[in-house]
Amino acid sequence: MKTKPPRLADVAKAADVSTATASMALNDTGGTRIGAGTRERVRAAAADLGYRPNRVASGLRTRRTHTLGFVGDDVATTPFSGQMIRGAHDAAREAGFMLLIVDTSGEAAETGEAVAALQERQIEGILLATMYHQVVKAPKAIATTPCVLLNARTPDGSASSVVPDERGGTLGLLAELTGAGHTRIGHITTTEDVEARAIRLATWRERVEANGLHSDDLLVEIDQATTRPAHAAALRLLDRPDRPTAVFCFNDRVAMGVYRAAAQLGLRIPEALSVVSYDDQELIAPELQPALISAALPHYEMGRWSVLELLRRLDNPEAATVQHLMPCPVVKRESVAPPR
Amino acid sequence: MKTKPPRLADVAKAADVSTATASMALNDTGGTRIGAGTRERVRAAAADLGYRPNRVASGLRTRRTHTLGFVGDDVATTPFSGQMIRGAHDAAREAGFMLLIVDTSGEAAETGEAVAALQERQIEGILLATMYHQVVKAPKAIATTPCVLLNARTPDGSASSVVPDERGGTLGLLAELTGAGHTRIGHITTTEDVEARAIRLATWRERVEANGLHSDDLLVEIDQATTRPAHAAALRLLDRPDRPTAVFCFNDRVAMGVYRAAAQLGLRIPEALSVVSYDDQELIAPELQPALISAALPHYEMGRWSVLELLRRLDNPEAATVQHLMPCPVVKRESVAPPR
DNA sequence: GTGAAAGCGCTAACAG
DNA sequence: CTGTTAGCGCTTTCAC
Repeated sequence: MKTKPPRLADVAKAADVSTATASMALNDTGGTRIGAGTRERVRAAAADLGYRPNRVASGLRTRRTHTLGFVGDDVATTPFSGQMIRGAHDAAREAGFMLLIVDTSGEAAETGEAVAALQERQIEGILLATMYHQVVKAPKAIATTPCVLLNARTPDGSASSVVPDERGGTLGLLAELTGAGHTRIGHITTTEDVEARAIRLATWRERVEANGLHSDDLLVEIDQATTRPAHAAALRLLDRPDRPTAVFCFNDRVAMGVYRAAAQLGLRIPEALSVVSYDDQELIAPELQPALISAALPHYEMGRWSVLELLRRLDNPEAATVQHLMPCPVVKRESVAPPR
Repeated sequence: MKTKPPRLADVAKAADVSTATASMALNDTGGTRIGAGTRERVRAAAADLGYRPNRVASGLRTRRTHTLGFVGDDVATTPFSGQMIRGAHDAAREAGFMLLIVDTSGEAAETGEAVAALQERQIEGILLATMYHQVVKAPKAIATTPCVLLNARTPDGSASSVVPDERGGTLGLLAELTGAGHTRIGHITTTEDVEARAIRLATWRERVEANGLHSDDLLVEIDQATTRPAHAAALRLLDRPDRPTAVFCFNDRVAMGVYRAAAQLGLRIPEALSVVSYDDQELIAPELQPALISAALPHYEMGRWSVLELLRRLDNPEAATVQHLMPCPVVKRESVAPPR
């Protein structure tokens, strides 16, 4: 049979002090009231017994559980989201916190239930993460528990949030192309209604039209941002004499389709066609030949930031909310060359 | 200022009963002692006040936190592991449990610390997950807390565990090839020392030699199971007159390299070369052309199973440990045809 | 400098 | 059928 773990009372008895003294000695609380010798005796006794505090008990007393809730919509499913969790996890751990993770379908009712279940467990704050960058309405939970939105923001700034700087990333990618001398830059995007699409598209359009070009001639839309439809779209965009000299792809899977189409049309990348893309997926961008220039989604950093912001709000609940844009670094590889 | 949430005492007062009665009415404990009318009154009062029990307090009293610990080595980083977490999460939720997740580097000391930190929080059991299928020595934690190993097993069966059935998956893949009439089946594998390699290689070798072939002639090893080295290896394996008519790849990234080499050598897949692979990665296997037949790693199911087993052990700590092999289903696609 | 005692919110004996 | 009471293990006044 397993023997019960030691309690604070056992440590106190071993060190021949009261539980109050033992508690203060171990937690460095109570100012100078604990003598150095006493403190050492208690410490030694604790180490000796292999004492580990029961955080449920101390949590009940102090109302601090050192635990944060992470609720994500399908978040554990996507390769990206692992990075958000990991960023949040690492920052939490550095501050002595742990993460209670709940995955939902994203429906409001289910999210509400998840938040309530976390609150029952007395988590100190909540991270609300979404799989794709989006705008959501303010969660009801903010009334009762500090919240930070991850990969989402509210329309009104009523909660702190962090999202990728899609505009900045797009400008960085386009700078790679214009820096090499391209002006006729095509874009293949999706018709899905997501923030990422809207911002990347608008930023590209603005740039292309600044060059005096008609953006509609250079744009192809597909209903799913995956390889197969992208391949067909790329054939349409590239199989004509006035084709663009460079293509900005909505994401890396689209870029895969473009590579395939280019091979089929006898267009060498980057000599005959430059390609840039978004997402920097580990299994795609560095593996394509030539390796693909792509703007990375800073999921890890966003995860970290969200926890730091949440902890800041725990310390200072009245602090103003902040909406953060996390830079999307452009990873430079070999898919761009000057136009011919 | 936010107002304090209602406690059980508030519900009891509103329903004009004692806290004991309120507790029993809400938890359906105490057998028939609570009258139906009383129960309804209490329920109504609780709903009315928006009462949510404080699980920290009840956990202190009952020693049941309805929380499991999930410790993984770098687990949140890989695309697979998300599925393990999700499987575990879903099974846990169905049983009213939540997951406290800790990510470690995999070092024993760090894992030990993580386990201790979880124990301080009074988790009821621990899932120990590894990123790659491997053999590990029995964790010390099993002495004090129920444990189940996920994607790993102990040499001595001292803990319950679940790992993918690599042998079964490999046999399924090879059956696709032999069923189509192939006998000269090559294999490209890694030299990395992992369980997956050893089992897939041994199973393939056994089959090939059962056909009276010399397996060394059909084997190429690379030091990293990624696309680029695989491409070079495939050129070596395929650019000769007595080349195999089919290739079994260690994983999908290797298969990507084989596809590229085949294209370069003018070998159409599947007409001139059949290809099967392992892992069934979402971004690769279905996206290649032709779509790749691959054996899936059942991470989601393994995650589920591990929680079910852990819960079983909580109910019955003396139950015998079980070592489970989870089938790896072969996903049939278009990369195999009869040899010419 | 230290100990005694109260109490965090809840559940489970024990009475009635 | 229901109420009273005693803790779960810890922290924190308050008194010495």
